[in-house]
Amino acid sequence: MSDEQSNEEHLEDENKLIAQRREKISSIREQREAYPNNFERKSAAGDLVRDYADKEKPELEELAVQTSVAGRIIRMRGPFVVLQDGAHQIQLYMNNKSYSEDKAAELKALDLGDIIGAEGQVFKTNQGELTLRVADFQLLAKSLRPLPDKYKGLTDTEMRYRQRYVDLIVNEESRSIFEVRSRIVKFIRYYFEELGFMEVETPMMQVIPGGATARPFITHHNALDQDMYLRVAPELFLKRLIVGGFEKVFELNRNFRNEGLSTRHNPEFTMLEFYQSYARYHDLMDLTEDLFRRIAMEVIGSTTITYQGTEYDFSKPFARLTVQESIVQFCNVQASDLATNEAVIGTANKLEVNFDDNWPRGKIVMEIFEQKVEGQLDQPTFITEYPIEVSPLARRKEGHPEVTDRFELIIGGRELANGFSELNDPEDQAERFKDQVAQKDSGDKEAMHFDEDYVTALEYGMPPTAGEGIGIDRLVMLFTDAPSIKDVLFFPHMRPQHDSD
RNA sequence: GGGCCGUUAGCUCAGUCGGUAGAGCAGUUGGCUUUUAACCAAUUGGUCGUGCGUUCGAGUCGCACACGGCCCA
Repeated sequence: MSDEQSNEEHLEDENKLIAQRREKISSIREQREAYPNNFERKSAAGDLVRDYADKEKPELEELAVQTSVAGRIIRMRGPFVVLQDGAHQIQLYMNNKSYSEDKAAELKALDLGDIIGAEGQVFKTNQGELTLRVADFQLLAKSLRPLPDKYKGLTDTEMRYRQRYVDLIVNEESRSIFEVRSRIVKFIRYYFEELGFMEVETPMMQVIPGGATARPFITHHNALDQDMYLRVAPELFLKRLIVGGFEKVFELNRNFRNEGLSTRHNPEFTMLEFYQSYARYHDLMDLTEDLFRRIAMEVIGSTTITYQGTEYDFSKPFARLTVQESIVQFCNVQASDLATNEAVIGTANKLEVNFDDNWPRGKIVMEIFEQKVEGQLDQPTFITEYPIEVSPLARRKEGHPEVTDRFELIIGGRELANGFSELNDPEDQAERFKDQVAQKDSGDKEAMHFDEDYVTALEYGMPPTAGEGIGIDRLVMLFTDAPSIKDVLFFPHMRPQHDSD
């Protein structure tokens, strides 16, 4: 498609409102620079509110503060114009009778959405609203497109996700979610730095994808003529760093998984992973409890939060149950119903769990857990002792080689964190990889590859280590009371809208 | 992948039994000019998601498709 064609199509898309605004900017272009870059802003709206909002009207007359502000016009009511800059707003008083004819015409041509600079004196109206009496103003950037309804805002979910910039202009709740997200991420970095962890960055493009059972995205390196994978987890690289002698590391960045989309899944998502030498998985459960408490205090100011109508009090110790205990407790079965392959298959059938007879026992047990138990675990709960078959990178529990020293944290029926004492026996690890390859060969697209170099690294000796991953998007959902992962991602993945042919 | 719901003016939404497509906001014109979803008067604005079908006639009924939302897998 040529630029010309694209431009024509773009114009066809336009309506009368946009045409009117184009007319306005076009006549400005004939007179002066239409997008001037020389305006000096002296005050942010937030500064004025902070410094003068609690001063009385006569006091402000006395002070006669002269300043300038800049921002987007979001309201116009008579001579009053409300400017939004960042998260704050400041009202302007612009009476067309106090301007020259030319200036009055410019004022008349201003539209909701335009970005202007204004200078004048700070005062308070009879209604007590902090306001700038504008002596002079100029258009800094014309908004050619009209803003959504001034009262209802933009409510169409699809448009909010597709045109996040519009959502952010008009919906304060949306802006607030992303501010909280930023604070959470910042706090997590602070928290781990304080504990002596070092933040590191490891490859996102990998030749052998590993660290999680998930289907990867494939891409291609042209110069090397080599297929590469977008990482599904940084785990195997972080543990190589542990082998190398960095005893406490964390990485907070994006993973990519080629899976379906839902209110809890986006193809790219942010994960925190951290590894600590000479720690055990119990230590990380304790750390996780503390971290959630501290985040709650940091962003909510309380250890109790409300998510979708349910209260969660992080000041209380989190419940701890093994996978088997949780199934016994929530599914009305006995421990003996999970003791042998036949018993597990019988139990899964009885509970109407979808599974494949050929799966190893531990995988069927996990299907029972995921389909029948996980959704019922509302208050924060650590589930421990995951089956070996679904935990190819975790250390075996001593005396119980069929389960691992692993836990997941479930809150509101959703997995928030996953951690374990790391498998540092290279021979056991090689066997586990072989099992994964066998599963891959029999059609499991999520099974892991055999990573020889990782086994080599373990052969140099990895200290006893515990590691954990926390899904940041789900964490942010929890602390912002967001029902969908798309609400906490600036630009969630959406199918392209294509024009009708 | 399956089920249900949605898609009408720039935005938010009505639209009855199939019979000429409506409101509020925004816009335009004028008034007012220390207002608070400012107000008063007048007024412009539509490929009813796309396509096919039924019908004298489709926003409305049927089928297919697209995109989105929720639930399930």
